[in-house]
Amino acid sequence: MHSELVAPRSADPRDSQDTRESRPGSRTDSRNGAPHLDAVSLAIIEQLQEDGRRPYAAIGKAVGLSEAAVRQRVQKLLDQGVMQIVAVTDPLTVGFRRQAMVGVNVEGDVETVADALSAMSECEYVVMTAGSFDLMVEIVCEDDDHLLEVINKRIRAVPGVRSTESFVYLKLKKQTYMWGTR
Amino acid sequence: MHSELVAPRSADPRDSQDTRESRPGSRTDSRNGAPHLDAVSLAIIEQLQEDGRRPYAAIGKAVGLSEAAVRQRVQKLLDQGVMQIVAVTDPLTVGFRRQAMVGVNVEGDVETVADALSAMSECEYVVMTAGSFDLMVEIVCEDDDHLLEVINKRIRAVPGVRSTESFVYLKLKKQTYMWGTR
DNA sequence: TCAATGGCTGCGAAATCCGTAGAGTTCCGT
DNA sequence: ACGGAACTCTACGGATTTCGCAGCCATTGA
Repeated sequence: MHSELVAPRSADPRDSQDTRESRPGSRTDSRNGAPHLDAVSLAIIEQLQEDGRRPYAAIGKAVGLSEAAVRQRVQKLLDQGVMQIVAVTDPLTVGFRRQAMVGVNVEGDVETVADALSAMSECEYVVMTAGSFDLMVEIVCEDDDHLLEVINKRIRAVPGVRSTESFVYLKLKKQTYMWGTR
Repeated sequence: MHSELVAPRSADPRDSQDTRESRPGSRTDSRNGAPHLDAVSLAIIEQLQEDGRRPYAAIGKAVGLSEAAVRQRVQKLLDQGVMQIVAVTDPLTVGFRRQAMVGVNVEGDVETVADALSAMSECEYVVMTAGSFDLMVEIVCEDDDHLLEVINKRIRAVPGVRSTESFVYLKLKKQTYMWGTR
């Protein structure tokens, strides 16, 4: 259960004449409930990716819509879970000085293990993968002791975890939140 | 050059009587320029992690500060780059249906390669690591063809890239933006 | 054809944002 | 110890934004 046949949206800023067609997110047409987004909603998201607090009127001016229309669309996008507007921080600044990516190999049901790891607050990011790891997990810790405890005590203790391999972060070079825009 | 002797801030939610001490982020005391955050700023960030558009007055009421004070602190946090307030989306919804983590081994200067990969728009996340990979790179693509091109043509073509190993995402289980809070 | 639905616009009222002035602290150097 | 500089907080009025709602128009489907 993946893959879908949604028409790929044009991410080209030039074609704005097709702007006034096709409802924004009417049909939830992909099986995971993800609605298809039109160019205007994409443009709104793009605005909010630059500044999550940008006023609706300013966004409306940028995308060619009234303030109220932008407000309604944003509310719908939030309600649908298509996007969320949040503060993101640099972990180092906030007191978490050790991060690592951990590759996990599983015996038995991978999703069960994934759920168990997702329940741990130190696991920031959990994804099931194809390749030499079944799971990749990003963990965020306060110091080396904390990191050691999480990896060697908590993660390895989860039933079904066969082995792990750790990649301690030395330096974060890039991190964007520009999905859907370039 | 790493490690530092900054007094570790108390992450304990209980001690709120120390709330009115020590300037928020005066001294940029860690060598990477990251300011030390006090409990109030942490609380503000926590509020904005729940809702990036929450009004300053509401935040002030929650953390025990006036509206203007919250506004000034938020502005400073943004200016300092400690946090940013942005819209984050589900890549699948926005038309990117293939994601992968790629482990990279490098010959020569790792940072040079990291910079080159960071310049690629498909690379969402680039981090230098210790372990059997020198770099971990998360890439976001529209479809399989796009993914193949990025991995086999673009990434491998970067001078200094010795080898890569790919982990195609099957299912994203968890993704939080709650750094610094739980 | 007609009713229902969904999206957009245009208001007025309420709430929020913004700039700034003034006061209280801490931290220097003299 | 005495100023002064640098910070941060509060208070407050005006500009801006948000919010709710009524009306209009296009599309859809019976």
